[in-house]
Amino acid sequence: MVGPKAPPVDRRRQILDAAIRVFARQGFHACRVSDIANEAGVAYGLVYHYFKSKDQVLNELFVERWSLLLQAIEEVDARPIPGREKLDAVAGFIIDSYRHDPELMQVIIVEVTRAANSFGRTHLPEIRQAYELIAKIVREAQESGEFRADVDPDFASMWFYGAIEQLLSGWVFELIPDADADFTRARTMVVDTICGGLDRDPAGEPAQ
Amino acid sequence: MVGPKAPPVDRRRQILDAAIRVFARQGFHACRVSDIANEAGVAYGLVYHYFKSKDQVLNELFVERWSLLLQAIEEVDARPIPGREKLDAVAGFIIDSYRHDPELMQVIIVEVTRAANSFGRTHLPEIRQAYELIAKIVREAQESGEFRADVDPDFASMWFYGAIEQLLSGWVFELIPDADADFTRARTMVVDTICGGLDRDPAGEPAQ
Amino acid sequence: MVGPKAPPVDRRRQILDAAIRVFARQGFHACRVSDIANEAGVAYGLVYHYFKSKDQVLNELFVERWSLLLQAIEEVDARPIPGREKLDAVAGFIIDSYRHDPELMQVIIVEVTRAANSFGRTHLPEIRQAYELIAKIVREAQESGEFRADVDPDFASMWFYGAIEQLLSGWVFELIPDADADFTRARTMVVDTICGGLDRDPAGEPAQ
Amino acid sequence: MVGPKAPPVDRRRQILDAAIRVFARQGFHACRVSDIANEAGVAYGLVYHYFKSKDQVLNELFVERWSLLLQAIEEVDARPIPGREKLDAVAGFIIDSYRHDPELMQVIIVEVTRAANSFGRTHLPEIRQAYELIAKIVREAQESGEFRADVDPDFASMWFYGAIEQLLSGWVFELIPDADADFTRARTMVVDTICGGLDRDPAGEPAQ
DNA sequence: CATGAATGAGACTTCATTCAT
DNA sequence: TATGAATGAAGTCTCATTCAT
Repeated sequence: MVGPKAPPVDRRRQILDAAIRVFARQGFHACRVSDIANEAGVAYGLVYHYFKSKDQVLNELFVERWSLLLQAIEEVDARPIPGREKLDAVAGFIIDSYRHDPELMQVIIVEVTRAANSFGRTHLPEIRQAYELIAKIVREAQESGEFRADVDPDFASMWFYGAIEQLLSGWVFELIPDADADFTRARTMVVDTICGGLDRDPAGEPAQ
Repeated sequence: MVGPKAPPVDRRRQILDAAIRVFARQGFHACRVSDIANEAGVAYGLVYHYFKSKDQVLNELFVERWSLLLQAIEEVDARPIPGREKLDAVAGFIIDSYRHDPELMQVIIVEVTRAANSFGRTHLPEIRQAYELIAKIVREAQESGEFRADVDPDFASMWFYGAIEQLLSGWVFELIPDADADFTRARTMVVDTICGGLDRDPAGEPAQ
Repeated sequence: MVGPKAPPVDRRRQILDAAIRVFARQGFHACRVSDIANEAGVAYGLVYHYFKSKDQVLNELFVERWSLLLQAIEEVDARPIPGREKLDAVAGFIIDSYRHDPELMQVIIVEVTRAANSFGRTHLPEIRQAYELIAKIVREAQESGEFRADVDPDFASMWFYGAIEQLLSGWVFELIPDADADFTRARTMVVDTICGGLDRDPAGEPAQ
Repeated sequence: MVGPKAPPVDRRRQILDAAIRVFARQGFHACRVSDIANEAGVAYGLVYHYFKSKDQVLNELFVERWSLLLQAIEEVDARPIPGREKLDAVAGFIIDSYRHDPELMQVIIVEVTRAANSFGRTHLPEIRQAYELIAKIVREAQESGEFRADVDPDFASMWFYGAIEQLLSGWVFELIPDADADFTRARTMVVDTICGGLDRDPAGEPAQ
């Protein structure tokens, strides 16, 4: 009787993971396909066995991760909690993503989300989806009277997301400290800052 | 009577202006030097007569414009007005820059400010300077009791700038409308939103 | 029955050999990398697969051959024979090299050894080594009393090598005949000429 | 009364002299026409006012100097002196040329005489002329019984000239010392060495 | 599945030369 | 004479992708 073969190494995953490291280190454009292969410890052409092109590797990484984000936002939005807590959960999700996998998030942001002229353009629809989901959270909170109504939810969404993305960029490029404590602080502060202004309640307890 | 000679065409400027259009249209990496030359209506090699490399053309555009921004922020900070009005003036300056020269601002943001892996890296010091100047405005307003003190000025600066940059990105990629009225609205809203949260005054009159 | 696989073509060698022909025919500067590729019957980029640059191709050719020369001189010097016979053997080695591979030797001499402003400069150390090995032969023959002592060995070496190089140049540029018989004659004559003067000829009034 | 205008600066000469320095310093191929113009302190295009091309500048320098050499050899050959003294005079002329104008001689040798693939090819006829004049000196000395007859005068000429050129190369590339005393020594030694062997040395056993 | 040799289009940059002033 | 802006051909090198084994 022949036992089942040991599960074969997941080459595909191996290459994707290597790509994350290489993209984070050298940038998508500055790295060669061979760099990815070397990092993964596989032969040149194998990358093309699993992926159609260099672009597709990055696409895959982005889509894989971004769909998690979209899912998370939707899930958060479905909860019966105030808008402010929803935004806090979203910020938490993004910041934790960075905390747990800074290289992947760096790649997502630097090479796709902020690379408007190349991949950003391609993935604009998915990126826009995130904005819209956030805008929806804001709009609902406005309708429920929790948030003030004189700020366009689409703009607000942009600011909220922009603030968080800038935060991550700041960490990536070491413009601001990223000790472990900073992650929690940042999350609290960004929501406080944005919502302090979004809250309709003037007498609100923005921070403290 | 012989009139004064017509001022010679400023080829350098001519090439820079053409580069703005080409970079905005095709992106820095996707365009060739010959595209710039063609757009400017000059010969290939003339670009290299005035600039050392394709890179230097973009650098020149960025530095030229960014120094204006830094200057503007400093000038604003020197005025004897509340922090909130300072931020409003800064937001106004950036948004007006976009309004008057959207192609140049698109290039600055897309190709430099957000292109952290290429030019952004090179110009990090200058970019950081802007953050620091904004942080200074926030810090002073905190010290004067105008802004609440529990938000780190460096983070706040990042959010403020990030929100505005995201706004411009939204316009560039047509995620949000950019009719003329929107510029003014956006300016008011972004400052309201950010400051509503930064204001110490809980009873404050955030908007209207 | 399955025969053994034919040994794979040595592309690297194939390119090097093509380069010899092209460099000899057109000169290093006047030829393009594509000329080499065409001559070798391979694709453009393959040259860059095996060599870092056009320069490196020439370097490789030079080093490969020059090390043989250095080795040969050292080997000759180790033999227990008179200095005159050593020089004869060295001259013989160089002339035979030309006889058997005139194109390669032409490249070595024209593009490196005599191209003092480009590759000659780079390979000065190796070239100097040859001079020094020859000077050593002369010095030892002087010390043993075989050669007269009033000629500086370093100068003598230069003359000996210079005479031979000029000879090869003469052949390359068809200033002198290079029928098969001439090779042997030339070898005898050059050694006779140089050594007739270096020999401590008793009756001679060389430097009176 | 208007005095005669001061003789205008000889721009042509000025450019030629600058070219010598630049060619010697950077090499013909590695320098740009603008380098010559800068060194001469004149405008870019003026070089083209006086010379048809960059090549022609070097040609001019070569021809100017080489004709002096040919003239000198002819003049020496006409003197009623032994062949050995003629060769000594020729060696003296060349070495003195280097002593008095090392940069020019370096250019002549490095960029023309030894650059067989570019300018050497063009000037082969003139270069060959020098060889032939020297060969003539040797042939006459053989016919008069001063030199032994078993060495081909054409080959001997090549060796004589080759030895001297190698000497100058040695100085140019600092392979051998070139203090002032060395010039005289070298001249004596090279003639001694070559003629010691060319002399019909009675006791010599030239080719046994 | 795996390898890495082979392909070739395409971009930047250089610089000799021309030309209008 | 003198200037230096303007021209554009030409060449090196890179690297994503293909393919034979």
